[in-house]
Amino acid sequence: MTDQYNPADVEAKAQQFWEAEQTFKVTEDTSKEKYYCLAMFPYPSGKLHMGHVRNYTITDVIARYQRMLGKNVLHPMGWDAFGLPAENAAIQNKTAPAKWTYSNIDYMKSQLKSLGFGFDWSRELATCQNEYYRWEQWFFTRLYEKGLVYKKMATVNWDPVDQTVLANEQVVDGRGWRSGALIERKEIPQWFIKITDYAEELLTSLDKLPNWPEQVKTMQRNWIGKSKGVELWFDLPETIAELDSFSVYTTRPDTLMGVTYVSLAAEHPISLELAKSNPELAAFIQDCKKQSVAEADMASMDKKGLYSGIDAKHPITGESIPVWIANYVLMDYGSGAVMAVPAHDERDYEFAKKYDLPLKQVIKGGKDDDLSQAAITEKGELMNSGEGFEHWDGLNFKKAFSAIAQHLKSINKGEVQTNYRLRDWGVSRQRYWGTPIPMLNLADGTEIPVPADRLPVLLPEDVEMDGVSSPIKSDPDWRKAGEINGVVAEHETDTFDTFMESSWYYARFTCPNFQDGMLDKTAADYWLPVDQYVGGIEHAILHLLYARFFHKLMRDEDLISSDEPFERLLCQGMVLAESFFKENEDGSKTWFNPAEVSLEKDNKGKILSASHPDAGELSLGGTTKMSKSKNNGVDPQSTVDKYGADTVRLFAMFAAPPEQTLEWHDSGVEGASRFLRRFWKTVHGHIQAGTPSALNVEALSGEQKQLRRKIHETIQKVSDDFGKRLTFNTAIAAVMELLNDVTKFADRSTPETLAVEREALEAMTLVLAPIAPHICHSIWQDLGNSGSIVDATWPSVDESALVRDSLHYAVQVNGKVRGEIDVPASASDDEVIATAKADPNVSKFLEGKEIKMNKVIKGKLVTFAVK
RNA sequence: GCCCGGGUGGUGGAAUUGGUAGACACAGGAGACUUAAAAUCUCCCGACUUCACGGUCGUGCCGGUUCAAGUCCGGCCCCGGGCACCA
Repeated sequence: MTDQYNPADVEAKAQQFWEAEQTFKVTEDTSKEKYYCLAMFPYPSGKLHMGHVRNYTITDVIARYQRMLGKNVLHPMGWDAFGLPAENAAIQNKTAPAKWTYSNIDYMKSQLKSLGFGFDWSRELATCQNEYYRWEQWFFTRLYEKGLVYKKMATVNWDPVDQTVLANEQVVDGRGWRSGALIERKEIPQWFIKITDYAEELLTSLDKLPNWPEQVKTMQRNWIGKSKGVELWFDLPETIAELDSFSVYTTRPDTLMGVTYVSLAAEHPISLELAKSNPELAAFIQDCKKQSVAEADMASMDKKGLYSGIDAKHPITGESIPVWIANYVLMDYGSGAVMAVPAHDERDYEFAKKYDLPLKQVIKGGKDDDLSQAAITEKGELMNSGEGFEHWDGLNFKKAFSAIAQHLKSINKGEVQTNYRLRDWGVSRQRYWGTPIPMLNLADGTEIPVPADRLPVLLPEDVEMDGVSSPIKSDPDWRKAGEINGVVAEHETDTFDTFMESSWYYARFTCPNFQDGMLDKTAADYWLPVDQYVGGIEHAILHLLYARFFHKLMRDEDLISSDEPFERLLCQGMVLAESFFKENEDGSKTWFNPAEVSLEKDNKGKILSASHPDAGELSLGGTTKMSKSKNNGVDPQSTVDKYGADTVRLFAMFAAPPEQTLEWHDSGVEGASRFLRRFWKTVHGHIQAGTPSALNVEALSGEQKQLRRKIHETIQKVSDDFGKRLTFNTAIAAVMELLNDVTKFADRSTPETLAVEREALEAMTLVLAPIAPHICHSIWQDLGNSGSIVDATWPSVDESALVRDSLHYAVQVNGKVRGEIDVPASASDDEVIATAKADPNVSKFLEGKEIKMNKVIKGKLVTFAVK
């Protein structure tokens, strides 16, 4: 061992060892407990960013910890390789998306290796390989045959200049990002998977996931949005578009007597029919087509409407209810029609005020409610129910709900219904770089799935992108699929939503090279479910919901046996950095990378100013998400090159608990590096001091006993933090405390005194190994241990070392700390109280007061309440 | 707009079940070593007040429950994530 810590050297050696030994390659071994640890696989965008580093450090720490507990640990890595950025890069660089993607994978893989992550690379997969997506195509045809797939018209963003469909992200302020053209809504036929058939199970089985964050489960519950309501019918005065009525769904049937108008979607068949003879209405519907398809835009835009010219009949009173066409009602949701109760719904209230529609209060408000100011949306007693329905007045929500629902049922105008907000999963994308949808469109207008013996439908990789249309759409040869039963067939040219690939990769990792089917059931049943899944909180709903859905679909196809894919979930926060800019003369901003900015601070450390060698004085842009646009990304590679992978890993784990956002500061990285150097130096000094004797617990001095207690408290703390709490920052803090104590207390005068220090250093090496595996690999050998530390046994707590002779108490009087005492551990509560009363400062506050209550909280606190 | 989180010293954070607010670090200050610098080591470091012991205040804001609130309850403000075609 050299006295200087040289990370480059130490890390190269450890990585070579793991590579040569194939340390992280695993197979099914029924004699061992399995542990499947998985990070959300990356999109191969080009370079690793700090979010990746954080994500994979977390899973690597957990995987290495579980391995030291003796488990058979699977920790795989792969690539979510299909997606939009590859097409954009292809257009920009005139390369094929496949080539761009594969070269990114090569580079990012080398980066992952330089960080020392213990992945089983023999299981690597990329979703753009046909060995992967072929099974997804096969599975989709199975779903089709089971009736879980259907085709329907759905709305997309249409760029009328480029003649192409745009993703929501590609629409900026209502215009196409490339063409700048105003985007229109367009309805096109698309494939859907019936996730709504599984809505109930997706909801109820959330209760079987105690180790998921409550926050994620709540978001998923709300997304699924189960509600109990009533579907009811409004009759039309005459038949329009072959309809003599239309239905609406409401969760507030108690307000039904307060309906003063109804609204239809612009695309509703009735709206379209009426528009034929009403130019004003036709123009309004045309106008509605210009608005965004994104729900966030829908909810925040101006609510607009137009009277359709017809009235419908109220299902109970038979009164005329004006029918409006409104831009905020969507054909894609529910029935495309909603009843409006402006007195008791905020959105309806706003709309009614704007168009001067009447309000009818039918629910009693509180004393502060004022209908001239706002809608009364709280549930309450019914009133004003009208002639013939006076008996409903005074009913509460529950009773009113059933009374009105029953009445509707009896007159055949409605019935109670359970609804879900969740909509079926539209999986069609009008893009090239994705899995071809395995369907054949026949000349007679019907379609059939591609027969199993003709799968996979291969995506050609050697293509040129023109930036407008998909290479497979514009290639007539690719589309040709011969004849089926004498009818000309063509391949579907749409590809799958990339959420399809990411919905089952975790299962394929259990048998990535299996040739005979989607999954090898033996392998899948051995490894699944994933024991620990880690990824960004931004995936809390969509990805995680689709993966749960896919898992259940695979179960029902008898490919796997479990009900849920991820036993335990950790959602990590984003990585932020400071940003700096200079305002240009035209008002635009030029952003400077923090690495090139120097800071001036006051004597309290507050930043006074920032400057750049070329640009001079800069403005502070705040701490924000690392991004290209603010040029505040910190490149993991340069940090690894400068400090070593262990330092980067240590800092990423130390700076914040995993769920929280992490602020990247180079000075903090410096601190992590300092700690590792100090650790190295301490071990070096210890080895230089001689060979320790065997530890004799009986013969220890008071100070040595104290250090030994700290050792075992640290093991206990770190085990809890790694295994249960997943708070790596506090585990590291505990190890830092131990190192501080070692440097303070350790006595190197005799082999006997060296024994305690040896125990401390070995424990530190073991518990730090999952976080900083390279340095610990080296130190473990330097301390004379045979075998690699990755397979060392996790240290156990010696309970007898934890025993304390005396306990420390804080003494409170009326909730304020007035003193601190040390009491023998054997003392009774009465003795503790007596000692507390005897403390001079405490007695000052007790003097002349009546003690109303006192209490001892063992080993922590003595409290007095006095008057 | 709707759903879900978060807000604690100069900074990142700690406080695991309502029980000593600020562990561990970073930055900063003082000192030691050094020809010097870097590195390293030692000490100080929430605000106000006090010669000192100590005292008062303090966890985004306002109010409440409790002997005791960062933690529980009610009402706000600000920041972040998601909103179904970014991944």
